[in-house]
Amino acid sequence: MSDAPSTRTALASPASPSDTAHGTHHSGSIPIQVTPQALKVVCSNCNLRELCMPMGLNDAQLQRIDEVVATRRKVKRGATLFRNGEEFTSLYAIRTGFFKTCVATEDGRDQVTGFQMAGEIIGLDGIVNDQHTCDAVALEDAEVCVMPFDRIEELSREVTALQSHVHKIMSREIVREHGVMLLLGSMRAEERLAAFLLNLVQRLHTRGFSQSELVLRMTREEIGSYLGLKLETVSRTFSKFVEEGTMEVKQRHVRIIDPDALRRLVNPQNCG
Amino acid sequence: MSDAPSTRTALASPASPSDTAHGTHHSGSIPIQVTPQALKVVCSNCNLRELCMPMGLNDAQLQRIDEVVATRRKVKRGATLFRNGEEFTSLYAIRTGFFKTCVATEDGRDQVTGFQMAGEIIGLDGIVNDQHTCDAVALEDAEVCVMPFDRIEELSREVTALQSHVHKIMSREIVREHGVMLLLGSMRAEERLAAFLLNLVQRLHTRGFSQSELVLRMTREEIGSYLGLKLETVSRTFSKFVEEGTMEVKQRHVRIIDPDALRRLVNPQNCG
DNA sequence: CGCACGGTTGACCTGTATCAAGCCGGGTGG
DNA sequence: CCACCCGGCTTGATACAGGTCAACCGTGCG
Repeated sequence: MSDAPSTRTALASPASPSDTAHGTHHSGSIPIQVTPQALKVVCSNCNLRELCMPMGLNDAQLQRIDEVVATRRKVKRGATLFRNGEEFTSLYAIRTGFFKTCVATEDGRDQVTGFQMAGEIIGLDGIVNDQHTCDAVALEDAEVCVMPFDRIEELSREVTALQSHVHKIMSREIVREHGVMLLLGSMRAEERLAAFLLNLVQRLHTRGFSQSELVLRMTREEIGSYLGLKLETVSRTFSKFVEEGTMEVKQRHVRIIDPDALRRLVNPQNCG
Repeated sequence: MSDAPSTRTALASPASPSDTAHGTHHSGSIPIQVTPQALKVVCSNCNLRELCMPMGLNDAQLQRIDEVVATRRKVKRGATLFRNGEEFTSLYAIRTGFFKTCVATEDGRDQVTGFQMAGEIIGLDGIVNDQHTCDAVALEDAEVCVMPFDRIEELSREVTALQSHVHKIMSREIVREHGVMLLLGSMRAEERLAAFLLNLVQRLHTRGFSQSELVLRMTREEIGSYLGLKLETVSRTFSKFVEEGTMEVKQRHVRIIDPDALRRLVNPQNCG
């Protein structure tokens, strides 16, 4: 709801071979194909391609697309991929790991603007002023594909599908943020947390993880910042969900028992 | 602060010849040039060009840019330019008038996601799914330039400056929304209203209007929706500002007496 | 083993929502 | 031209969600 999942095609192969990365994998319904070529550092062989690159390209176009990724870069947990004020040069496609992006006021308050996982693109904020306006922090060891933006622009003048893809990615981010504004502007704590969890689990499911179990990579405080709540409120709301039998929560491990209860919270009128 | 004004070049000529449109004009420091050519329906002669089109183009490129605008469209006050669910075909550059965009939940709650004025572009939300995901409603009689998106894409493959411009516009919108998230997630009522007014007056100033006086085109309820507050809270907060001598408010007419007081509210640490 | 950080829970407080009454001003019709 | 009406706005009284402050716990890491 606070995302735009509808255009994202279902992913046949999971994003990450590590099944402890974000959550719990399906009980085998989707086979994990770790082909030898998957190790090659090109988009055309990347099993995340369907998440971050356009589809329906022919081989020649795929070859061109490979030119977009200049290098890979590893980011340790807690380190920043980029910071507010740093020069903008590239977009980053997340290969593995989990990020948060946050903006800050001059007086120290900060606001998490999003959590990003494998296959998602970060850095779009930097385009307008040629410098980043937020921090991107890895919440677990991560690896990203570095895609110099001038190269993206150059190539997207030639490959129409890439051009369209870039536009859609930016538009999707705008629509996602509309959803967050709706959440922050008009929902109560329970609804916010419910929407957040449904969104997370949905994105993880797209990547081959369980629909009902997930491991949170962020603290209660970070969740609270994202949702416009204090960490105590996040904690209490989790406890409430547990009391009501909607989910089990053990630290950062969450198992959703009654997803419909969450959906009813987010969509009050459907509770007939 | 919740906008990204820094890259927007100062505008030499005001957006609209009507000085009752949004606020009060400068006391004559900036001459209003209504040239005969201004009536011609092309970007190259539009005095809003510097707001919505790339700069530093040569004549040939300017000619091409003119091809982007297919037609003009008038939208009466209260009417919609587009609605959630409608097919996306075009972006719109506002020539005159004032819009709000809003998203809605299925159960009727809605959230104003932004207010747009002359020179700004709306419709970006529609790109990702080829249909609009919000409503754009004119808050006063308006006129927009209709720019079919396929034409924009086509042309921006050839004119690098246009390509870059489109990317910057989308990125700017993303950054603006980050600012709104910060506002909704971490500010109190007074700070929100202060930030809102400062942002509005700054954008109006860029268009040749007064820095201190403005006429609100939206109701208290719409301001409240945008700021995540109820209309009563917006009204009370206005009253508080008036009591404190920060501004004069008479219905929708606002005169800011002490802008620094507002800035201090938004940036608490600068109140030394 | 113990420390430190993250998380939980309780008691209390406050900012904003809610409900309600009345006001103001602009537009309409007599 | 005036009276009325209605939508938008203001203001007051009260309720409540979530914030704040504080104590404690658990767990994972050094």
